[in-house]
Amino acid sequence: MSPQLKKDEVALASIENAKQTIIGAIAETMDLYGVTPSAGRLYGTMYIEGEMTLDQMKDRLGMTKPSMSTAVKKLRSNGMVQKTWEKGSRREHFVAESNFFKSFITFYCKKWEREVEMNVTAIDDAEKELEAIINNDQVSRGIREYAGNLNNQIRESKSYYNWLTRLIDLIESGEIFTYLPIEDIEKE
Amino acid sequence: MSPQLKKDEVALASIENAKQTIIGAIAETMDLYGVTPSAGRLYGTMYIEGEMTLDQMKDRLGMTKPSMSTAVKKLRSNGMVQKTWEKGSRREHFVAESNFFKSFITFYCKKWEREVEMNVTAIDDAEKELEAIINNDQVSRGIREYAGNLNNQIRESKSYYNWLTRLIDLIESGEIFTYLPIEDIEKE
DNA sequence: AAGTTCGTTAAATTTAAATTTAACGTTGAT
DNA sequence: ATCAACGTTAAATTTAAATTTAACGAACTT
Repeated sequence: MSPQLKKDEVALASIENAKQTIIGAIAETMDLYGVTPSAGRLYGTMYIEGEMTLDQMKDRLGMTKPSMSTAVKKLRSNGMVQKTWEKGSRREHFVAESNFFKSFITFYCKKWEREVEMNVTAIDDAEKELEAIINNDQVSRGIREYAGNLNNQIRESKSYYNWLTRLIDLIESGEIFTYLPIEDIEKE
Repeated sequence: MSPQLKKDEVALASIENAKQTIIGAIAETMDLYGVTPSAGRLYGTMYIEGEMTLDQMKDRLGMTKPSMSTAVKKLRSNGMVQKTWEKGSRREHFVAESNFFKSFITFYCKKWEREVEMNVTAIDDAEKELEAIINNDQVSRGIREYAGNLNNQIRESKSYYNWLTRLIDLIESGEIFTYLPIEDIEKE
């Protein structure tokens, strides 16, 4: 082998190593986004490699096609991967959302919305039930007081869910970026 | 049974039902905080019942003590539960963090800090490796260009991690509350 | 010091999640 | 129309996580 080819081969191995460093870090922090490590590795791979088909994924990760199919489904449901079309190809192509700001906004807002919705509904239901007891003078005083205390405790959390709702708005609307602008990172 | 006792019994059952509504909602949204549903149910229970011992937990949830012990450990590592001391009792008591703002801040900031730290480290490592190739004139031009493009792609995400770091500061310092004040929810 | 109580760790079991193999349905090509 | 290429779903298997049973060790009691 010529010295040139040898150098190139070493360089390519080094590039692959750098890629795996990035992919590994992404995969490791992906549990935050509620996906399994292997779905995280897939996302990282697509982020680095760009557009891919299911067959390319299975080759790159050494897994089966059905498992790629389900992992992509999960990542798509989180808005982290999108389907693209490639003219002239019958295969479906998928591409990782490469704008981390978008992923952040979509992911957390969706989750927080669910949190607010579930808990506020539960609070309202519980309040109704407790107030029926509080206002029922056929129930012993001690029990009515207990219901009252519980009701107050539960009601306190409402200001948190109200705040979280406004946080979602702030982030979803992009207004957050007026308080916290995106800074360019210049080459040092 | 006297009519009075009967009414009270019904009221108590209704209170328990209201509690379970709240506990269920908390447990269901707890996956956001990376804990299992049963750890979520435990947190919800402690939130509603206040200070508890391991034995009280196991009785209330119908599980074993070791599993309460490990669940508490997990919740403590997230800052969602704290140990308290009860004078005159040898048993350890635990109490759920009832300030949701505090939980939010502690939890997300910790997670995001880990995300930033892991990825920035990986990016710096990968950058170093890629720059060695880019600056090595013994490597073919095409490969060096490829390394350059990859390096640029990777570098772009730095502004996201920079922004996330500033978001953490904004929240950890409490400055977020000047932009997004906590509103009192008054009784309607 | 022997006996208890309490909490944790370790091993064993159960339960649930992830992955693969196999089979199906659809679409486009010949 | 038949065949091959794709992607998905279903069942079977493997792997990992959660839970329990069992055993240990520290701290207090008598």
